[in-house]
Amino acid sequence: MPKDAHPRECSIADTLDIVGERWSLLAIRELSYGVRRFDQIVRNTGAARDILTARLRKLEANGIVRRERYSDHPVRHEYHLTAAGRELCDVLIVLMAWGDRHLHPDDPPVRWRHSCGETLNPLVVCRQCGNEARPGAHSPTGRGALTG
Amino acid sequence: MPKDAHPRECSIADTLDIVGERWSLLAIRELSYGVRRFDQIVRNTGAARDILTARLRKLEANGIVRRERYSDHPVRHEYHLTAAGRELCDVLIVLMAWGDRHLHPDDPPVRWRHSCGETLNPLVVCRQCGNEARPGAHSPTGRGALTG
DNA sequence: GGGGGTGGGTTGTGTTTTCCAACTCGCTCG
DNA sequence: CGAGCGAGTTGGAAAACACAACCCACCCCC
Repeated sequence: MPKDAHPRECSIADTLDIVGERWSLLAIRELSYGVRRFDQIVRNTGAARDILTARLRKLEANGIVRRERYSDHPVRHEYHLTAAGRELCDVLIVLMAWGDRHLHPDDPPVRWRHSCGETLNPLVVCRQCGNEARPGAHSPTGRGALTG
Repeated sequence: MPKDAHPRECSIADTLDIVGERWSLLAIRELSYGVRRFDQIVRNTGAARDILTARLRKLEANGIVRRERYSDHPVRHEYHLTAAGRELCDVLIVLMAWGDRHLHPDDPPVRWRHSCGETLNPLVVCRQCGNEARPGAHSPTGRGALTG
């Protein structure tokens, strides 16, 4: 870190430390699609094998991924999302919505079907009032709020 | 890319190509907080100056950030989010919510005040039915849906 | 029992990013 | 004048990443 930096305490930064490296979120995407095998994740994401190994280990260490042995001799595992991992699907949903809107306005490459039967079109709302959550003007408070 | 890969077409991957590098989302966080100056973003994120320069240029090239000259001689700019950039706040919101819940369950470092007056506690819902959006079991469809 | 395939890695060797300190340039303020 | 700031640029080292190749233990098939 540069000497003059006083990075904010911030859950965004802390979360990105865990899932912000390249391939991590795409691996989580594959797991959310029900893909369970290492080689399949490699193929579907395009990640290098060694990097994917490292990322899955890191996600496991952070309670996002669970490895389940389905064979000893040879040792073989299936990969699953934990409950915390499934909650990261919210991140995938909004990333996809942004990309669909701004990069593929006419032809989203993938659609997700919501349990209600419709194609999923997500909205981030405030749990209290139910209105759109996105802040117009900001007033963050707490330890990480100072503008240094 | 490895030879055997057939990465999915995917708006998540495409969005991450633009904002998925380290520091990009934290720079966007600072802009969303109203921080406008290069040095301040450096201090508040902890990013290296050259990297931040590169990221801001890339975000600008992708229509997420706008540079506004507020002085010639010497050339000085303020950084702003575009409309597309402000939409990325949804991503920040859900990343922060995940981190608050799983990494700082007792003491979120920052709270955002929603326009309704309450501390923001976000929820990702389906625009059609209003219920939680997160998929239980998945059935993606479209060009990128194949499991290779 | 030999040959081919698969699943899940590990190793070796480059290539790219990223990091950080230090430097620049042109103001502005005291 | 000298200090300081804003916004970078540069150079060299460290870390991350990429890719092909290898490995091992099975499994199936002939």
